[in-house]
Amino acid sequence: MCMMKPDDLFSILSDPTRLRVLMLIQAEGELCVCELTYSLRESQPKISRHLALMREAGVVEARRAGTWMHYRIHPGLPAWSSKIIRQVFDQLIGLSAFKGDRERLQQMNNRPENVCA
Amino acid sequence: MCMMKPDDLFSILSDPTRLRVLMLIQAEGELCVCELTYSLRESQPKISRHLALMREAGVVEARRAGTWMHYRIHPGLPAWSSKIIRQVFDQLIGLSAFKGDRERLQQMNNRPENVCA
DNA sequence: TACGTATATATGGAAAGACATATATTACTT
DNA sequence: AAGTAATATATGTCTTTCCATATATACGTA
Repeated sequence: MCMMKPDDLFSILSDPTRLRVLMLIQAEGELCVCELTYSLRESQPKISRHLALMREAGVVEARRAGTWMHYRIHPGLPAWSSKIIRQVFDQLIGLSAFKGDRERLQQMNNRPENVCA
Repeated sequence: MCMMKPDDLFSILSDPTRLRVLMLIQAEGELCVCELTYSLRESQPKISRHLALMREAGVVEARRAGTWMHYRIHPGLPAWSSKIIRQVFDQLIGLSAFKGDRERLQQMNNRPENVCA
């Protein structure tokens, strides 16, 4: 299906917005566009474009639930890349740069239910 | 000294040549430009340019020994980034894409002594 | 059902900037 | 001078971002 090279994965991680998105998804399991837009305080088209890039690269997977599109780490990733993503998360979770995003997400009030259909 | 952001590290890793260089340096501890040029079969200016980028980013450090310039992972890297580099290496070492570089290095005959001065 | 409207997300097009590579040249060391 | 490495320049290609608009679903009303 998708033959991702290691440098392609790092291209995905090399943009601050994509990295924040991915770390937040890794923390939460699954998030929709509106949650990401809210938590990162970035424009909807910007978030959507970066998600499209990550989806085309096979790093994330999208699931529609009504109006909302939920994104998660692609479960079919090769072992080396999902491990790298987890290990990167473990190293970066402590950095203050990503703390604000997680805090804003917790404070969001109109979050859609992300229970699976 | 150097305030590298996570995405800056991944920008470094996002180029195939730089990734091969870094993985080979991580495997060997220290390598000079001619060893990298030989192992990767890439032009000297190309290798040199990428090394300069990595040096400016603070990811590698250069040491002159006579005519040769030896490069190694910068020992002053923040913990999160040196750990990520090591973990990336652990995941990628098995991939065939990097095997050829290591093999060619072993077969190189005129390698300069990389004993420290 | 059909219609209109609101919300959520995706995409087209364009401008600006960053990046990678090749060739040619220069600098440094012995 | 010979060997090694760094830099300058030009060029082509990607990338990021913005604005505007398109699409998809949901909801209400008739």
